[in-house]
Amino acid sequence: MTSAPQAGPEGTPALGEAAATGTGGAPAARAVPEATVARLAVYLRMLGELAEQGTDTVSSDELAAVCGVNSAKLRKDLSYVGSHGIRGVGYEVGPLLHHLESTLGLTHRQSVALVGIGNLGHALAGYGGFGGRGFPVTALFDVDPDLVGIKINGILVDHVRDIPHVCRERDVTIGMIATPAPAAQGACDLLVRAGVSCILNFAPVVLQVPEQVEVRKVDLAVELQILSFHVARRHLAEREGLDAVNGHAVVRS
Amino acid sequence: MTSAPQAGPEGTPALGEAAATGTGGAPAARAVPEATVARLAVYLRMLGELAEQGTDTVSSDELAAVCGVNSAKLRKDLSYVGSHGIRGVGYEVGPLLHHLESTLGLTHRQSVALVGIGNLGHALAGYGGFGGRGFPVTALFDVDPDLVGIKINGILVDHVRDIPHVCRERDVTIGMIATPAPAAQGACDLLVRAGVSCILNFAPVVLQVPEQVEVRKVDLAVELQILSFHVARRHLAEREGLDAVNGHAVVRS
DNA sequence: GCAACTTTGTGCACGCGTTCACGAGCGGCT
DNA sequence: AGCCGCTCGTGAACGCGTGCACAAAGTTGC
Repeated sequence: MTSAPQAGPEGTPALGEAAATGTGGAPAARAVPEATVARLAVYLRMLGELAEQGTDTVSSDELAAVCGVNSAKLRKDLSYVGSHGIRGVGYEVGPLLHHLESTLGLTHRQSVALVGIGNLGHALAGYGGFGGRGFPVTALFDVDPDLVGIKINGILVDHVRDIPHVCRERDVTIGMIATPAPAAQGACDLLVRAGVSCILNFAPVVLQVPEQVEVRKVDLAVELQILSFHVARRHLAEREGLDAVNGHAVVRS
Repeated sequence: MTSAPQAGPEGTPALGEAAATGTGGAPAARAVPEATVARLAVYLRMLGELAEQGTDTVSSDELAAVCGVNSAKLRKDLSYVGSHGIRGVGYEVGPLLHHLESTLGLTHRQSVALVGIGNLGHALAGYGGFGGRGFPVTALFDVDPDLVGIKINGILVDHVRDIPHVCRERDVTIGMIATPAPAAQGACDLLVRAGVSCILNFAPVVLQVPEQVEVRKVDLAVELQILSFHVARRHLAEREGLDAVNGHAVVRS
């Protein structure tokens, strides 16, 4: 456990609950699998759409179909967070939506700080999808003197060196790093020093962080390379298929 | 299998290789786990950095440490693609790098089309990290008349209706969707009709696609919500921990 | 009030991915 | 040349996540 597992896409080992609460008053969720958490967010979004459409109740089959998952998986996911569906009917959209929001910690607005106002950072700063979903970007940072001092969407860009001060002041809980790769670790260190315990990293580096800090990595180049692999594999398969038809064994050209 | 599995983060079932080549001339990779492919891309990047630094050989332990993974996992990952390390020494950086590039299909440049030139789309279009890594964005699309006709980074923005024509003309193999949610399925359908078989979807919807088409989903809001969950869990744990210290059992306030 | 249908919640088995541990092979040293 | 130490490659066990299938429970219709 010396190097950070750096949970990007796939799973962290588990969510080992440390606190040893004996009886426990509330039916607090015990240990929710990481994969489940990711899906809960999807369920939540779809429930929101259903609520807007005025739908009152929804069955696990219906919701699962919309979310593109197995219905049994959905029910199990919801059972992890102690959901109370109504047998013979389904789930009440409103209460379930509220429950998931609570579980995901969306009842309190989470201030987000963004470090690195380059191409991607600028887009993230202006992206409406965050503020609208309870994640207002309240702090922007960069090192470029041309950027420090300007405002984006009404938010002033501060210098990176002020991260600890500003983040504490604005009660930032989540940091996003969209700097070039070489600057990412430095930005990360400053965020950690500011007390930020969750970081979304867009830079193509593996961040070194203390154990308590949670890092998720989004790497667009990697995503493309995965797709590229599939393209290559497909081409290969096609060619092999053709050869198999022609000759019945792969022959070196 | 009626609804699309929509492999975003975590895994697709497998990569069932259809072709039944008896003996097989080349040591073609059999069935590479999806998770492994994602890591191969990371290894590749780190190998590139090592090559720039002039490093000649690297052991699995060293490379694994840099990539933030277990060394055994790294060796197994490389064995999936039939890598030839040197026992007692390690891996030769140059050859391995070339081999991985070949495996991931990066030897041929893959044209990328981007649909939706909003906030995020604009950033993706201007993001240098793609072209520099063998994924030149060669086509841009939107429906907004104010955007159609302008150039971004030298690429003309075409109307979405021209997707099939333009994509075939420019031999696009990968499509990226950065439209608002309601427009995503339509954009996807057009890309599929254009013969694009791999799609990177940034819109928060589950795309319906034919079986042969590979979709990966990147959902920034979901990423933040996952982090938010961890924040909430941590706060909860802290409070429980405090209560446990104070009282030794959770008491309703 | 009872029976039949619907839908949730979950125990269980299967399969994939990860991890450990060890044998196999290669280079360097004497 | 032979031995020693190092590192790759991989067989096997473990653990997690997924999917099936069924019992429990609630609702509707008669």
